[in-house]
Amino acid sequence: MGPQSTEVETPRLAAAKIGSDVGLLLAKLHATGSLLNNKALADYGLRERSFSVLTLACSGLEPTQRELADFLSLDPSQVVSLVDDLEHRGLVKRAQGKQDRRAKIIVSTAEGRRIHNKARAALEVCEETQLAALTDEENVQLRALLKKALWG
Amino acid sequence: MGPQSTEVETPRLAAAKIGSDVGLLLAKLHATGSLLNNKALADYGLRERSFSVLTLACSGLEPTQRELADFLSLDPSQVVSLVDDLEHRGLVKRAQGKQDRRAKIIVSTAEGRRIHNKARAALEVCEETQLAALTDEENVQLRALLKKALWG
DNA sequence: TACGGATCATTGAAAAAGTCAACGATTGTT
DNA sequence: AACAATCGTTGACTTTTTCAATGATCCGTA
Repeated sequence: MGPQSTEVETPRLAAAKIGSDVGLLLAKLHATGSLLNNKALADYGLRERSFSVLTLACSGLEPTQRELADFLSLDPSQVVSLVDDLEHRGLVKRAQGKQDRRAKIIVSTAEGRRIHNKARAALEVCEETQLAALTDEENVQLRALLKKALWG
Repeated sequence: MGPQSTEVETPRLAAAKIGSDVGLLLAKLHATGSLLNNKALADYGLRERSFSVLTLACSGLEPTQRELADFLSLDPSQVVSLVDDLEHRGLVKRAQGKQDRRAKIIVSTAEGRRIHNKARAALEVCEETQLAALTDEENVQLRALLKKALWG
């Protein structure tokens, strides 16, 4: 197993000044979250990233691979293999870009949307667990702050 | 580096439901933040992680490597090489655990504290940049929410 | 006290992820 | 028409992560 198990962790070190370092807080919450999310998504053959791609493919926004790379902070070549995988499993397909024939638009299949719905439900439970220490209002606040930090 | 440059990114896809997915928001903010942080720390021969280790070493808490691994969500073997590096450069040193002779306590050297002070100042500027879209109050709120989510 | 199981730091190997340059196809500009 | 730029793709390369094994040490129990 990796970094840390699911045991309760005594945060003796959290008292240090670094316990307020945004970079560290993000890294830590992201790490523990990924662990849980990937575990929850494993039942559907997905991981955090392939789930994200599938979600965007299901969104109706018809994203290009380049847009996926930018939005998900990935290298274009990483998007290639994520889409390859999802396409081989019949969950998404590549379509010709409409204004730009170099670009490829990623759209979901019916099966892709079916899997996505199930996976999304599992993830929601997962997020609730991860943010259990927060009230509903704080939960909303956190999302709002993260979004604002990212996109103003 | 890799993923995306420092250009402003048009978040056409942020409109999708996934734009509220906590996992993705954390991943994205963490990714862009790491990029900036590592760039800022490069002047001191540090990266996000070695900086974290150095910070804890400077904290006076006398952390063991195991505690560092738990707190930083790293595999123990990763802590070994981080400490190796810092120790070779004379910024920290390993000391015998006090109650437990298996454990090794990581403490900073004078030079380590000197570098750490400079690096910390650089990082603060960096974080301000990253969270420029937030007001001071929101900045504080965000830290508080992240800490609460992690440690209740 | 001595045994057995657990934990610590460390090593090294294997798997996964990230980085980067190059390519053909296509686009937009000059 | 020519040129540089962009898109997806490939392949090579580096870094990071993951994991099992090891010797030393600790702890509980017989």
